[in-house]
Amino acid sequence: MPALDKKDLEILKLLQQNARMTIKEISEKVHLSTTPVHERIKRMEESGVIKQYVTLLNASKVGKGLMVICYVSLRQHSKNAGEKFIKGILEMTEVLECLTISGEFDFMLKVAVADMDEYYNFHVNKLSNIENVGNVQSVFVMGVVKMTQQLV
Amino acid sequence: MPALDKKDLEILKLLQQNARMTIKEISEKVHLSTTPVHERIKRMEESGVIKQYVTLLNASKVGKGLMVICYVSLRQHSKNAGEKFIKGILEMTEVLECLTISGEFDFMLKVAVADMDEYYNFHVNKLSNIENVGNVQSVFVMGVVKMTQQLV
DNA sequence: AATGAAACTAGTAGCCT
DNA sequence: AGGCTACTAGTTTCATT
Repeated sequence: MPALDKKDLEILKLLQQNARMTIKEISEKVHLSTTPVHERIKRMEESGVIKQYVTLLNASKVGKGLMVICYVSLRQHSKNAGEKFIKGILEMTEVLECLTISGEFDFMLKVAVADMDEYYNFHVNKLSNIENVGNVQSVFVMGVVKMTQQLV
Repeated sequence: MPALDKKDLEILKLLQQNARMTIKEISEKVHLSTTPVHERIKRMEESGVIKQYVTLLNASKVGKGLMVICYVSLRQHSKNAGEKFIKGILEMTEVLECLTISGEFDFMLKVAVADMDEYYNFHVNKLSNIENVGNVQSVFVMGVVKMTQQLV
């Protein structure tokens, strides 16, 4: 995979802001014809630079008004215990993000639910039900100051 | 804004997974013609249910190999101090996310940088340089188990 | 590695049911 | 509110430079 040049980065910048921008519009903005823009995008998709095109929704308008950051430590740190936890997490649609982190806890989750009742149910009946889940700590998101994925 | 029906949710599910899916392809998958699909999408864009179409990149392939979660508390909690902090954060391209949270700290940031040198520079020369920034604690992301925005 | 044109495919709007 | 049709616009490939 060759390095990204200036035009590639310009194209990525535009696509990050609007994944549905047409190739024609991109080509006008970066001062190329449609052919090279089309080829560059295809190349970046194939090389994995472009991971996915996604649509962001307004969380509260689709009934996900509460966001919670949730720290989890496992009781055991065997390979098996970790794998079971990960398998459980991947199946839970409430969990948007799961990161392995340094420090006191093993995992950090970002959880999106409708309200506190639903979060309580998630905590008690789903998360704590996974084998080996030890300490769990919840931090509630009160406001979103910034939320972007714009890497370049 | 009328509530979302089953077809709307089906369309949103598809667009969340692939924002560049054509209206024609969506219409085939949800068993409608292009006209109502086009109208439903337009309506959901206008009502704000659909916030944005974005492209996700492979962070390490665009030179952002290190992700850090960073907790910040302010020394003062006046309206002015908070606004200055937010203004600074919005300008820093390294900061992908900034949430106001419950608990010991005021803000949680998600920061994407190339490497530890760049993070050190961000911490010392950018973040700590904002007036009123008090305690800062960094948690390093060692792995990504799950990372999605799929709300419905 | 880009251009321009040609062939194909999709988006959009009006009209009908 | 959804389908059909016709028109407009975008995508994709190819010959050419």
